[in-house]
Amino acid sequence: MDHTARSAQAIATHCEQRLSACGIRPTAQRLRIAALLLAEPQHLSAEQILASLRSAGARVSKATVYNTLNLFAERGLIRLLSVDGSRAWFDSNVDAHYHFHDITSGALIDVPIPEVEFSRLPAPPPGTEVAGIDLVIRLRKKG
Amino acid sequence: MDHTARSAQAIATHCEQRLSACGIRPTAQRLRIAALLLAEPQHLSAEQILASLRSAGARVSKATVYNTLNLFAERGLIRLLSVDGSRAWFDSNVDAHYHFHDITSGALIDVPIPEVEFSRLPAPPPGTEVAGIDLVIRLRKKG
DNA sequence: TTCCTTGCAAAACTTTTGCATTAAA
DNA sequence: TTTAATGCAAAAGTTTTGCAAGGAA
Repeated sequence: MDHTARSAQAIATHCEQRLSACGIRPTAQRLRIAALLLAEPQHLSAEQILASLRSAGARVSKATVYNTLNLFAERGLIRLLSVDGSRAWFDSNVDAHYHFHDITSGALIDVPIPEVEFSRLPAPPPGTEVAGIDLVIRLRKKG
Repeated sequence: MDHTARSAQAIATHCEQRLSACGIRPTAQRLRIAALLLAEPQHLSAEQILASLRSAGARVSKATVYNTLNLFAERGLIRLLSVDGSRAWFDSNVDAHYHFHDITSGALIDVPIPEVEFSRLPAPPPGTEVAGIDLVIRLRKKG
C-alpha cells in the first residue's frame, strides 16, 4: 500500500486503531500527535512536535505534548532516545535498529539491524537480563 | 604501582601533571575535581562531584564544577556520557569501552572492549567518518 | 455522573552565563 | 601586572506537576 497516497481520513482511522490497540483513548490531541509522528520513520523533539502542530492550527498545550509522548513511549508506540544530553528525541520507528549521530549537524540517521552484526557480546550480570541494546555511531565531517 | 597506597601528595602531583599535560592550569578546584574523579574508573554526575567535594570541606562552586568538567571532557581527560536523558555522566575511563545500564537501579557498569566484537558495521555516509561508537546494553531485573 | 484528558502557569531540574572578585603566572 | 579562573546569582532550556476546566463514556 502506498503510504503517502493515503487520505487524511485513512491516516486518522489508522492512528485511532493503533492507539486503541495500545489501550490509549484516541483524543483529538493524541491523534494529531500520532498522525504527525507516525507518518514516517523519524526523530522529533517535543518542541518540534508542539511547533509543528501549532503552525498547522492545532490547539494543543506543551503539557499535553509531553504527557502524550511519554504515554506513547510507555506503551511502545514510539521509542525515547538519549543520544545527546540536550533533549529527548522521539523515534517513530520502534522496530529494532541503531543510529548514526552526526555530531556536526546533530542529525540522526537510522541504521537497520542487518547492517550491524555482533560476533561477541558480554553476558548480562547475574540476576539481570538484556532489555535492549542502544548503539550510536558518532560521525564527524571528514577532511 | 599500587594505586590505593599512594599518598595524597603523590595523587596531587600526579593530577597536576595530567592537567598540565593537557594544557590545563592546575588550580586548587581543578585539582580537587581531578583527584576525586580520576582516582578510579567511575561515573559521576556534576551534582555528585559538587556534593562530595563540599562534604569534604572544599570551597568550590557549581559553576566551577560544570566549567571544569566540560573543560576536562574537551581535553580528553574524561568522557561525557549520555545514557539517560536525566543528566550528564562523567566517565573517568577514557579508554575505549562500552556500558551496561541497569534501568532499574540506574547503575552504569563498564564493558571492556574485548567483550564486544562487531563482525559487521555500516560504512559511514559519504563525507563523514566515525568519531566514536557508543554502545549501551540496557539491563532489567530478571524474573 | 464519573473518570480521564487538557491547558495554563508554576515549579523542578540541569546546565550555562554575566560579572565582580580572586588567584595564578 | 596581566591574564585566567572562581563564585554567586540569575538566566536559560527542558520536562514535570498541580489544579481548575472541559470532554468522553
